Amino acid sequence: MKIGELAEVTGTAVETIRFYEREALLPPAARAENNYRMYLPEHVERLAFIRRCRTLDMTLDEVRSLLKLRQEPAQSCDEINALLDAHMDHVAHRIKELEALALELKAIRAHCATPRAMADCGILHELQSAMPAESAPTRARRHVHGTH
Amino acid sequence: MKIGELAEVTGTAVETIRFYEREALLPPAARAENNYRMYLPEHVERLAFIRRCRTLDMTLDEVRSLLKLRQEPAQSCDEINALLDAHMDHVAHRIKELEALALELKAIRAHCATPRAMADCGILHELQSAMPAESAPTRARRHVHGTH
DNA sequence: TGGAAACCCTGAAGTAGGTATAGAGTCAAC
DNA sequence: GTTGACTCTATACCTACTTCAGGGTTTCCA
Repeated sequence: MKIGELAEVTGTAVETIRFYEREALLPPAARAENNYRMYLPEHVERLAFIRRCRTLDMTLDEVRSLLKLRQEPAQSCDEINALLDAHMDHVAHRIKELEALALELKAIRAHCATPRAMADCGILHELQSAMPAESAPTRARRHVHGTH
Repeated sequence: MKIGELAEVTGTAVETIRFYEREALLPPAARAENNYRMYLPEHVERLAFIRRCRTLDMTLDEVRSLLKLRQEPAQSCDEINALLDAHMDHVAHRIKELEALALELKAIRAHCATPRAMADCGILHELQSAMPAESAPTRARRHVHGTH
């Protein structure tokens, strides 16, 4: 099958497939005489696996690890479990961060219930004041990512 | 004050300050004879404002809008309220997405309570199966970002 | 048969919000 | 006078793609 068909059956953009090949997540496809990539069912399965992991918000590095792990069917699946647990921790942690953020935003928003002149806007005043707790050079927390 | 001092009092990395200058979030600083950037208290205030917005997970574009809005103290603060409301919606939406993701991961994780051989790992089998609902060419949702 | 639409190719650049690195100049202290 | 801490510019790197430029190929329809 050609790349367009693979793209369709897996719900992946064509350019993303080529990107995954460059990233070695997919093995280089065989080429037809016209230099078109030719794919087999095992490519479909592998790409579907990758996309499934991506919808679960794993990084490409995590996916790479899983792909490598599943190549040794005899080994214990300890590491897969551990990877998934770590990933679930990431997600849980991120949810907590965002919930705290939502509360903080709500508090700020409450400073200006009704529209007034800019100079009197409680929100602006709140934003201009210093941070609530100390959170200055918090390298670990960095910034909250990804609501956009 | 020099850039290092500004960095310290605002809890910002020096390179980030130079980055903000390039991005026109901060006006170009005056230069001393040795070409060092020299900052005034208004820079501290403006940078603190920017960092405060960033800890609230606003994009730099949102921050730019707020900076522009607060320059007209006579105008109504409608737009500030609207911007904040939109941002709160982003955050709430993102929390919902991540909660759904956490549930899905939990369900997958339950497929392999105890370590076994890779070939029998329920998690791997689950990941190898097709997506639950149909979510193939969902361009709008794209991928869930930002737990890492 | 011919020409347009739809497909495929490569390589490079752009996205957000920084972070890191290289190579060089400056300044204060010992 | 030299060590270390600071500053400067310019450039590359990060994630996970997406977009674009500039081609070649295949397929469909009149």
